[in-house]
Amino acid sequence: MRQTAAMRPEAQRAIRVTINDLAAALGLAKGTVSRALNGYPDISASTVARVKKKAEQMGYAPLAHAQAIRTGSARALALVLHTGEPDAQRPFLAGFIAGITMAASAAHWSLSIATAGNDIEMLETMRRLTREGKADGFILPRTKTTDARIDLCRDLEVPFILFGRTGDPGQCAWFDFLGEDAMAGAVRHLAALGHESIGFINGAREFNFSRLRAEGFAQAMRDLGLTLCPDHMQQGATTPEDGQRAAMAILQDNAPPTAIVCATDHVALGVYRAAEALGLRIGQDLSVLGYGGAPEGSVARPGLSTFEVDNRFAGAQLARLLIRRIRGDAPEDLRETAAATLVTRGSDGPPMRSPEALRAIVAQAQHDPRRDTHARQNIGLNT
Amino acid sequence: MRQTAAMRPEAQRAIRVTINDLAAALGLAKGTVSRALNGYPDISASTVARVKKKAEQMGYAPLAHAQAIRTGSARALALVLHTGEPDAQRPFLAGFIAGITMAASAAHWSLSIATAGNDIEMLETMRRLTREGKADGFILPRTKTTDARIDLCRDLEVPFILFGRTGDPGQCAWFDFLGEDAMAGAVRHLAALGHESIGFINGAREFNFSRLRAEGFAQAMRDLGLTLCPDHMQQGATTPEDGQRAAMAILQDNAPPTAIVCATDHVALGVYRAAEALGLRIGQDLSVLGYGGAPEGSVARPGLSTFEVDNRFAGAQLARLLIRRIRGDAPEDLRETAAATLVTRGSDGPPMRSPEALRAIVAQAQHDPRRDTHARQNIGLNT
DNA sequence: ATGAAAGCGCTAACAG
DNA sequence: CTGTTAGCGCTTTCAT
Repeated sequence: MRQTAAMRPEAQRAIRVTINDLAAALGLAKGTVSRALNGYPDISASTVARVKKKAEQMGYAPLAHAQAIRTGSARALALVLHTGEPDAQRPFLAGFIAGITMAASAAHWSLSIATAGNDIEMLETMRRLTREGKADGFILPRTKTTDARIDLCRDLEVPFILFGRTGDPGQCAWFDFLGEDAMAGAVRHLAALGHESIGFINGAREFNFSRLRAEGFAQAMRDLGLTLCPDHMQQGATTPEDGQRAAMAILQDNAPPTAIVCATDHVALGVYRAAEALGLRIGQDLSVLGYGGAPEGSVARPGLSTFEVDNRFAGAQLARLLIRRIRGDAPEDLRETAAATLVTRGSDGPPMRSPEALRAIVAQAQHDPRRDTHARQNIGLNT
Repeated sequence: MRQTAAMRPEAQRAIRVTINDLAAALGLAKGTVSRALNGYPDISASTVARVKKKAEQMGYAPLAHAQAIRTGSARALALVLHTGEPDAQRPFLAGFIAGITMAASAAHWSLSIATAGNDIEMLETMRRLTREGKADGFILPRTKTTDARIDLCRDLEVPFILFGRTGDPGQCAWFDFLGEDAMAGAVRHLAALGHESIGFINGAREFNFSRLRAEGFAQAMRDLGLTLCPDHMQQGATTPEDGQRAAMAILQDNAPPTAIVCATDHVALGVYRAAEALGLRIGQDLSVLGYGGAPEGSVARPGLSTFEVDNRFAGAQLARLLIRRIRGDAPEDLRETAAATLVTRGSDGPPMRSPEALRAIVAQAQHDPRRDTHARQNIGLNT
């Protein structure tokens, strides 16, 4: 004889309420109950109401796997994170995940997270999640210009959405912030303050956003009739250490720029350190503009004027778009953009030194490295 | 007639290889295949080998839901994060998640993540995940002294493991770093450097770790025969802003301490800002020791000497322990601890000023707030 | 040591 | 409109 929760109240009450129990309690067929709950149009409104009420009352919730096995969808998004990379994604993560899960759970979906140490592991993990049916679709952050994950998803015929555009403009669904507009805005902002010589430190080349941001920067410079000295441009910076090296190189030029724009915000911290080492005061001798997603008040870059992006919003949009893609009620080339907004926190200001004056300061600092008390006291500038 | 992948090679190859396909290809019953794959002892070694090889070759992986529906376990851990809280968990998250997923996937388990904006939502979400069968067990970070999540899990009869001890020492499985030992170590370290007057800024009271750390600090002070002036002790600091306020209060005492120990690392950043505002040099006029999980090189607190914890390791341990609990091959009171290790980065040093001298500096700074160039240049000290 | 068959909880044809 | 029936892919008795 079948065992149901109703039939053996002596057993632990943690036994699940099934659709059978619900149907029995209502005197309906379980098929009817199922359809009532899933909004099929062929069930009378009164029955639907009755079923829903009883379900609520009995605390019934369909078992996700049982649904999945029939429908083929587990209602689960998946996100596979890199662990090997420098900690660039650290501040980014919390808000991003919150955004995804909030949008997902609003649609009764869930998020499955995995990690991979390298690219091969990444693909293996994605393959495994797909095979095991744990993922109905993938959110792919940090899109690369040519991204193997895209090919894999196509091969596996599993839906995906990119956070960031890829190099190939082909049929891809994506969401992205307009980093190129932000970089152009940075240039315009600095130019409006009076800067004429502006440096640029770009991110790692493999990411497409680096290309876009560099283009945005260059385009704005051209539009404003400013020339970018090749010595004031650095590529491939990811960590603060990279940023420090890049800034050192730029600032030790014969005619250093009065402002530096950074394509990522970690890098800007390195610029701070370099400026410190060279005796330059941020916001006065040198203006610095960053770009990034760490929220207001983050300890990651206090005092740094940046173009802000809302990663929680990004996560939410990505989840929504991906769910639409999985359901099939959205085109393959679904795409959406959002803007970064400038938040001024004091690292920018009008130029106060001529290139010659800057050069003199730097030259002096190099000969007479500042080891005074104030320098020592600075956070993170003397590592 | 049944349709199998083998029977219609013309269909899209993305059709899953099922255990039926595998059994058919082997000329075995699917039950036999299942048992061979799951290590039942009643299958001949040769058959097991044959089945495994073929499975590999055909790319068969059991559908997680189909297994779940029979076995009752989805092989999924769950983690529900707070989004409402101050960003204290931000740097903590990436490594923690990586640890969990690595240990989980090594055991062929996965991690489902959800978020909740407040405590009620948290419990609702956990209830939902359990009901829907999406969670076989919960990892509960940031244990509170009395924690509603624990009661819920008990009520739902769903396994859980705590990251951190709870106030009630009852039957709970947990993993924790010995924050009390770290705080005691901080006191001993500073005492060894020559400090006799040491302040303490504690975290939010609702978290049990705050209680433990305060105890560890106080105990070590007693053991060393040092007295903690009540004015040098602050409670309930979570953010850098809290830390700044707390440090301001402590440092404006008539006889300021020569060192301050912080129960959390965000708080230490606030201490930096306060010291700056009061004209005190970190590592010289004032020693500061933090405690936290952000890894070496993090931008969150460069130059800050801290007791480090490895959140990736914590995540991995928690996942392993929870899986054992779910499987039932571990006692209810399974527990494990790890130590935090002191990493010196320059914010600590021998005391260089008498309390009187400190007081004089602070007094002067208060009358003549330093707005000099060096102060402006400091990162995050002038927000 | 293996095969046959039942059934987990659910959805989706198909009848009526 | 609702009931009946047949599985989804897998594990797990129970025979043999």
